[in-house]
Amino acid sequence: MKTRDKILLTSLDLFNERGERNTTTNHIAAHLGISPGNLYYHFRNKSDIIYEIFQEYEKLVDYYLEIPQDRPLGLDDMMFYLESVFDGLWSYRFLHRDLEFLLGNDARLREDYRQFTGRCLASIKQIFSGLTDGGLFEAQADELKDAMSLNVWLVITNWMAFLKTAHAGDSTDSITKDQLKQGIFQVLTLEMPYLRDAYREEVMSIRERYRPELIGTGDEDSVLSGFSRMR
Amino acid sequence: MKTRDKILLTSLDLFNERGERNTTTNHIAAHLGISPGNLYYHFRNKSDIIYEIFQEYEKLVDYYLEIPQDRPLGLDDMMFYLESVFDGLWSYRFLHRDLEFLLGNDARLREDYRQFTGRCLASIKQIFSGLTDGGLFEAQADELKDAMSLNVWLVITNWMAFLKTAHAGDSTDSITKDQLKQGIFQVLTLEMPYLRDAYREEVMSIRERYRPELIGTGDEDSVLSGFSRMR
DNA sequence: CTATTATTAGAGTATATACTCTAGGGAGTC
DNA sequence: GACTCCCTAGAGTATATACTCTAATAATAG
Repeated sequence: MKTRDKILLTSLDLFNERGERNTTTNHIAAHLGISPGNLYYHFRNKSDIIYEIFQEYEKLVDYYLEIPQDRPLGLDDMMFYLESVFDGLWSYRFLHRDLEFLLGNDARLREDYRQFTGRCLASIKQIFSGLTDGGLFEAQADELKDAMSLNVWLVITNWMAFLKTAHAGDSTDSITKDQLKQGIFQVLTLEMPYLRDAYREEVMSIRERYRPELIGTGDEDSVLSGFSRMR
Repeated sequence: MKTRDKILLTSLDLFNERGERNTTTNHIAAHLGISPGNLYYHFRNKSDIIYEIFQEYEKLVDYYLEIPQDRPLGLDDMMFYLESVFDGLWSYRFLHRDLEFLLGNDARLREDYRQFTGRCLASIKQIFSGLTDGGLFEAQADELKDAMSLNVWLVITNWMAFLKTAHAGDSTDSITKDQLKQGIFQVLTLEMPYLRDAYREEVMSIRERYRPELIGTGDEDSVLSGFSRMR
């Protein structure tokens, strides 16, 4: 594998594990067993590494959110969208974690991310429409779809930050992919009231599969105690 | 005013304006017209300043979320809670912006914030219950209240991050308090399906008062275009 | 007034970290 | 061998920033 690609992969790994802010370029180079000079031969600066990783993420999510035009959407589609989006979120979780700072330091990234958000919101709304056509949801006013889509976006993008908050442990990255996916439970909660009766029961039982377990030390001290009890 | 208090106030201002990560202790001292030595006479380190500010925030929000035990809650109460919480969010907005890093660097803060989150979630749930008793909402299963409360929390705490994202401008703090309060629109959207019919119309008209305007340059390039059109 | 304590100034330091610079190795081509 | 091009090493630098140290000054108490 080319050094350039190795740098990207290792950077992503380290960013995800320790956060971008705690990952230096020297650290990346050391972890790869290459010299700082070598790293800077392949990338002008740290921002360029981050930006390139972001573009990968963008492509991935755009791909995940593609919408078939030839048919309405069904429950399977919805779950596939959710699983995919949370997968992407997991693979590039450092982005949402350090977003504020990253956007503040790179105008390109800021503008790209803004447009990316716009595309995601539009896709979510289209998915809603598709699912409504497919009979999953009751028909809703257009403005409500907007507001709902935005809420879905807020829940999805903030779920990991919440997990880290709720987690008692030290600062090491101890969130698991499974825990992340429990965000799907929250999204389904959001959508529940709009389900057609015919689907309600089925969705509810799918939702149960994602119900968050107790988080943290596993005892009564957890933030989620009394919120999401284990079955 | 005591130097110590001036340091806290100025720090809060600078943190809110430029972010904690971009505000150095030397900068704080310079802004106050005092020496770094003086600042460090009053605070052992930067973390201590942040921690003390956080404790103020904690107290404020805990106070806002107090729940009257002698009566059920009404629509006025709900709006008061929302307005208050978003006020607090505004005054200490740097906290939620740089939370990841702050928690990662201070174990005290991490643990306190975890418990704070727990208290907030419990309060939100109690408010729901109070409002249900007051006839505003249909009765709901307990686990649903948990999940709903969590979603409300996610939307509230993530709203500002979203605003900054959606905002096209440069990295300076250009979000206004009014824009922040438009998060109330999103929270009310979340609650709508659970309203009793008797209150639906009234809440909907209150909700309209918070409807987000187009954000950003004010033209068709906005992230929110096609989502939240102006009336 | 004097002794003590609280506060302040301001130069200075230790450390971290993004990034640079020079020298050179290796592989292909003539 | 010599030339070229891509890649790499690694010491080094410029800068930022949290924090320290000493000495001086104000405030207070006896």
